[in-house]
Amino acid sequence: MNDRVVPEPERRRRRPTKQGTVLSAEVIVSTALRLLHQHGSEALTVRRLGAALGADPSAIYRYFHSTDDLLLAIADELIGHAQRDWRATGDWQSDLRGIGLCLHAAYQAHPQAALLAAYRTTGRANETRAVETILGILRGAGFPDQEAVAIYHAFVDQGLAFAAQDAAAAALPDAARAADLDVWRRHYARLSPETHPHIAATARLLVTDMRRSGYPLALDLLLAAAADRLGRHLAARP
Amino acid sequence: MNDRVVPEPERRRRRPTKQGTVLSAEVIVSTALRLLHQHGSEALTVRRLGAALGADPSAIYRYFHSTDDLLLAIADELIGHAQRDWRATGDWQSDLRGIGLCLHAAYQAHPQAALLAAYRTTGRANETRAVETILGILRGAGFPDQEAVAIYHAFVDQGLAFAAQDAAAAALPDAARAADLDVWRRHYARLSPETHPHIAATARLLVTDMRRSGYPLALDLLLAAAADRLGRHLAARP
DNA sequence: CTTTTCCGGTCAATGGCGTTGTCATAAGGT
DNA sequence: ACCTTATGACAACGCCATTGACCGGAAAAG
Repeated sequence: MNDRVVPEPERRRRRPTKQGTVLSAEVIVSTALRLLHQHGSEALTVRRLGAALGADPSAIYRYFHSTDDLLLAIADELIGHAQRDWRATGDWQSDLRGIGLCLHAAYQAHPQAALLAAYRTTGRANETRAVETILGILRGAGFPDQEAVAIYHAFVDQGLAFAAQDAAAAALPDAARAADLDVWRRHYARLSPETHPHIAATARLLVTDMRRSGYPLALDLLLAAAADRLGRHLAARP
Repeated sequence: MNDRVVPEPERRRRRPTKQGTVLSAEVIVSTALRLLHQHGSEALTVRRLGAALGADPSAIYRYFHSTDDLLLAIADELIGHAQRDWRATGDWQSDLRGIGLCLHAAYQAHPQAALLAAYRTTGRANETRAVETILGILRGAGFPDQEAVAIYHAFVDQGLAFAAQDAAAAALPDAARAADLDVWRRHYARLSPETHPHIAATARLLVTDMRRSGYPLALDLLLAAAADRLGRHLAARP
């Protein structure tokens, strides 16, 4: 049912729902984010979303073609959140680091939504703006186009992949999350040096290190290697 | 319904199903993997699995407490697959590259199961063996313990995060996956150079590059930066 | 101010899903 | 050969997303 959805800017007649609320794509997306945040990812069903909005579930299809369409809107909203907190500094490395960390932080703020959204390409406004910004930073730094695109790809995919990974951990039920962390203390930290010398030698370090996200270091390594490549490009073609 | 499931080693009576097949946990897991592989992620439902087995759907619950229990069994099977294809070469960089790519490939072969496996710390035999191997490679290369653990963490998380990311993309319903890829051709490749100069300048490169996984480059960048750090460590303390 | 249009919320129904309570029967130990 | 019980089959429950028909009322036209 394509013709069911009227594009947002052309909407004119807003009729209050039976229970009094006035719907809009924006209201639906933010309510969905609230549902995900409060009750976990199983909570996001059309029926529950309808109930939370005080509307019939099918009313949502007046604003989104399908639940997948809604999901893409949620994904773009998250990207928008990430961009709100970021400012350019002029230095390409710290700019990219800032973008990566902002993205990661925005996704951590809504782990359940991040899990569903991090894997999608929306092509919507916020995503498009982010792509343009990042490509601009890389090309401005002097990366040739092909290299800029390759680094862009690695940078963005890595950021999204870690965001989803850490979101998944955060979104686990409390018991499961605690149990997974405990594996490092209860299992790995007790292995014998005879059978597992390398684990035994580094057990204490592992226990503390694995509590944190691996993203900051992975990001810094990526940026350092990219800088190295840039240096060689600039040396070759001055 | 816990008491419904009898642990596999204690099973004695194997009754053939109405259509003649004899069930077992192993048969169910491999049939599920085949279903996933042949017909995509929507194909794995208890009902379809029952049909594929020539059994009533509810018979599956004699072997697994729930579909999640079944999926964990599938995931466990996958971890074994991941380690079968790798051999040590003696060079730490190509060893790690090989492990990363093998992991990625094994997960890509069964994306739907990979999505569930990538986020968990099991502490079981196969995982433990992998941790020991990777730490051994890093410490053998000369990384000091703290650095070895940090690099280990970044390397493994990166590999798992990308495995899950690319698995998620592959596990999307066909329509959604095609739509996401098309966004690069239909949306980004048509943006005006006036409003989006950097995207417009690199549109052709983006369209081709974004079809592939960003992991190989991200992995190489991580390894290159790690090698650089190692060089500085060895120079400082010969 | 009245009339017409048609957006957009509601209702009811469809076909799918995971899961479970109950029953019947064949396999295995005795 | 008998008895127990494991295990497969059946039917039902309550979810789910999605859709077509309906119609009230707000906006637009006169």
